[in-house]
Amino acid sequence: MSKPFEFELLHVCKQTGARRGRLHTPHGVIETPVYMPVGTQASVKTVSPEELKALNAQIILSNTYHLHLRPGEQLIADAGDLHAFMNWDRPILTDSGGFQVFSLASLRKITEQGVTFSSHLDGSRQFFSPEVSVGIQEKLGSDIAMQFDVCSAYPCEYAEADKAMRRTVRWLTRCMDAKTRDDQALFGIVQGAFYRDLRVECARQMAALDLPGYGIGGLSVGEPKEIMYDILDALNPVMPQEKPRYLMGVGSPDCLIEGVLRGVDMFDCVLATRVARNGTVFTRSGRLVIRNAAYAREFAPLDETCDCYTCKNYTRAYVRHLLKAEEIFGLRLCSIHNLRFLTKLMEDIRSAIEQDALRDFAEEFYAKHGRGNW
RNA sequence: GGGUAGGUUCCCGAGUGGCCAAAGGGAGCAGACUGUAAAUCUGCCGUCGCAGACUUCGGUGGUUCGAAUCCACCCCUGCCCA
Repeated sequence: MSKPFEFELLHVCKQTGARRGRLHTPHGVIETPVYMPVGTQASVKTVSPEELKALNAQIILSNTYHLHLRPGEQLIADAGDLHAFMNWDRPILTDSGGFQVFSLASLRKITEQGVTFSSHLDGSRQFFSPEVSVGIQEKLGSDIAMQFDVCSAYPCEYAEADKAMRRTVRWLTRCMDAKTRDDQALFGIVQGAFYRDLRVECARQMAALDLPGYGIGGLSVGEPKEIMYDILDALNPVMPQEKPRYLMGVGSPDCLIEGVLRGVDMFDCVLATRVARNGTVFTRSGRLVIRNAAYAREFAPLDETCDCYTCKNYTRAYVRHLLKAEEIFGLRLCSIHNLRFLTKLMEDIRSAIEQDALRDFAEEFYAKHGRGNW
């Protein structure tokens, strides 16, 4: 019998070493490299599952911490599972709550046992640990569960990064011990902040645990892109070749390309949808703040070359009007467009890898879209 | 015609002698956003500018060291009465 989470490495780009793969899950196959839209609270903000399918989203991410607080994992389990609850029958990856250890830093306290949070919703005391996180994720029934980790900030002292990395490794083994379901994959998360040696050591230790996939966490937390790329360069040769690598929380179109060039297979990021709700869209000429006055009378699509629902049916002038008038439809149109921009980008990246031409693709992309414009 | 309440910077609206280029909203303009405490947040918003200077609070003329604020007259608007 084939393993439920088999990862096939289909091809490696001869020009760049970038990877073209296929990840099997209980809810279907994921062609990699892949970008995963983020639906923190069991919803990709403003976009329906049907619309996500139409723009070729293969898998989405949701969040353990947020769903635990509301509506609670038991309610979701009673609905069947997260797929049934939100009417999404494709794969789901759940983040463990580890990122909230970072983003809700002012509301939490970390010990070896776990993390105590003050709920951002009502202030109530919440305890998260590797065991708690795995338990919740199993109830949610996601296809891929992430380990509960310690994500450090930028900048970060070596000693602190070292401590967070080692704790993350210990917590990974606790997650593995707590795990009871075979139909859910558990990914470790490589930490180590911005120290190559810590990152490499972490990756080696985790590789030895033979997990079905590995996240790379703690990047894109405010550091210059070159620093992130440097860490990815360090990790590329030491991450297991036969396992998917997931760069967490990235990113922008340029970071997706640069990540794939450095051996990354999976990405997720709120940028596309958040920026969309705030009036910015991705286009062939880079990021465009479409709510700006300059576009008030442009009766052309957001991006002439885009095949998304928004670009096929609506103009910049109309989208800008909706945003200025605070019409919800405007947020939806921008979100759909930005998501499609990224899923299309990944489609193009996949085919460039198959043709051993990802370097050419990247150069062409930067020539067309600009390099530092994202 | 009589009475009454008012006219403030794009709009609404505070301010009733100096701490006022004038509170607070709104609108407008711009920027930020990368495992979502985000349909959020930040900045600008009379003119020129580094400091600083200059012109504004219906109009005109006064009082005062000093007026958006006090006085006189005029213009305009809402409401009530004839």
